Amino acid sequence: MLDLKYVRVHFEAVRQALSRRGPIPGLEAFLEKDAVRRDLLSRVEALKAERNRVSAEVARAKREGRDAAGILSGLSRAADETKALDAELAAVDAQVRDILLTVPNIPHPSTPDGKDESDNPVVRAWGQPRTFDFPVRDHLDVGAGLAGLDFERAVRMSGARFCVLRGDLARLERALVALMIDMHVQEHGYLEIAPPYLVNGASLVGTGQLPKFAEDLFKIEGQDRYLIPTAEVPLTNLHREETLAAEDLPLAYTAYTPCFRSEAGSYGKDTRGLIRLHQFDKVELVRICRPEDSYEELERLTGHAEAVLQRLELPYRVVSLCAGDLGFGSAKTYDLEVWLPAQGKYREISSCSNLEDFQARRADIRLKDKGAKKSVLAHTLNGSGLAVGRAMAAILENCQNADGSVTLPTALVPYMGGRERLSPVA
RNA sequence: GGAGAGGUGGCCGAGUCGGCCGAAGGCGCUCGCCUGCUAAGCGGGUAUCGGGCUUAAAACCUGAUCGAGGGUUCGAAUCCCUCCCUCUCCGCCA
Repeated sequence: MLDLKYVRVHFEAVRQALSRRGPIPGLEAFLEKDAVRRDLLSRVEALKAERNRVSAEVARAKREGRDAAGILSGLSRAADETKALDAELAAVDAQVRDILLTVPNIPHPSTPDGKDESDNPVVRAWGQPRTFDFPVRDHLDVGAGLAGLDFERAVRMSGARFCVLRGDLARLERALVALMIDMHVQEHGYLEIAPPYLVNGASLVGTGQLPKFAEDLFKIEGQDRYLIPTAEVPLTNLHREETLAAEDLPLAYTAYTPCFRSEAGSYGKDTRGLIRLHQFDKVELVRICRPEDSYEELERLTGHAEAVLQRLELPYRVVSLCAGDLGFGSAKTYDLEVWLPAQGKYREISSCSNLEDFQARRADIRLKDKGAKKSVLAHTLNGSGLAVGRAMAAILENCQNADGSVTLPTALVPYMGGRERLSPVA
C-alpha cells in the first residue's frame, strides 16, 4: 500500500511512475474520495472536540452537585449528527482504503522499462548449458524412468496439477529442502522457521495477496483461513503489528513449506510436469531491514538464492523484471531462471523482490531506533531459495545420462545417503 | 466438544454506583542529583497511531485507541450484544 498523504501530495508523479506498469484502473477516483474524506474528518473531529468539551462540563457540574439539565439540552441532537457524520466518514474511509489496497507499488527507478517478460534484461548468467550427445528427455520422462513421478494416481486422488513423488524422487525432494535450509542457516545467517500453512485474511492483506488476488488462493470453507501461497506470508507476518528495535535488524528468516495456488487463469500453461502445480514445495527467504538498507539487502538476498543454484551446479541467469512484468507489491525484482535443456529455455526458479514499505504499511511493521521518538516503517524483502519442484526438474534434465540414470550434484550426495546416481527401474 | 474464569501501558497490577481515567501504584527503563566503588537514596521523564498548524521539526490545538467490532448514553476501561484469544477442569485425540 502506498502512503495516503504521499499519493495526495504527489499525485501526478505517482500516476506517472505507476504508468510504467501499465494502466492502473481506480486511481482516478482517489483524489475526489480523499477530498471528501478529509472534509468529513475535520468536521467530525470538530464535533467530537465540542462534545468532549461539553461532556467534561457536565461531569464537573455533577461532581459539584449542580444541575446539568441546562447544559444537557439539545446535546442528543448533536450526538445524532456526530454519529451520522461518523458513519459517512467510515464509508468514505473504506472506499479510499480499498482504492489504495488495490494500487500496486511504485517501481524503483532502477527497474527497467518494458511491457512483459520479453523485455526483462539479463543481468548476468552463470554456468554453461551442457551439450548432449544423446536425445535429451524432459524431466517427466527421466522421472518416469526412475519410477519416481506418478501423475496418474495424483490426478485420481486430487485432480490435475498434483503430483505424487515415489522412492528416490521423494527422497530427493527432502534432500533438496535439507540442503537449501542448511545453506541458508549455516552459511547465510537465516533463522529457520516452521510456520503454519493456514493463515487468516489479515495476514494475506498484510503481504498483499488480498483483497485483490483472492481468486489465486485456496480458502477453507466457512472460515477466515487460507492455505498459504508462499511462506513469504507467514514469515513476513511474523512481525505484523510490531515495532522492532532498529539494532536487531536486519532480520532474516527461512522456511520450508508447501505452497498452494489455485492457478486460476493459467489453464493450458505448463500443464505437464513439475513446473506448475497446485501444491509445490519451496524454501523461502525473508528479510526485514531499515529503509536505507533495502537495496543492498536485495543484492544480498539474491546472492543467497544464487548460491543454491551454484551449489547444485545448475546453469542459470538473472533477469531484472521490467516495470510491466513486476509483481504487485514489488518495487524491484530479480528473477533467477534455471536452464531446462528439454525446453531449451531458462525458466523461473526464484523471484527476489524488494517490497520497500509496501507490505510494512499494510502489515504495520515498524522499527524504532534506540532513543528515537518516532518509529518508521520497515522494508521487507523476500525471495525463493529455491522452488524445490523446479529444482528437481532442473536436476533431472541437466544431470541425465544416456542410460536414463541421473548423476546427482556432489552437494546432494551426503543428503542422499552417499548415493551419487539414481538409476532407472527396469 | 462441554463447564467455568479472564483479557488494562515494556511487565505486574488498581479502576468504587458510567463523568478531569490515556488510565493509581509498583517494577523496569532513562535523565539529573547525591555517594571512596558497588548498592541504596532523592527528584524528573517514560504508550501508540492519526488530523491541523509549520518550509521542516519542536511546541501548540485536536481525534482515536484499556483484545476486536457493534450497541446504549450528553459521556463507556467501566453497562449490553457478537466475535477472537488465553487459562482451569472434563471429554476426545496425533
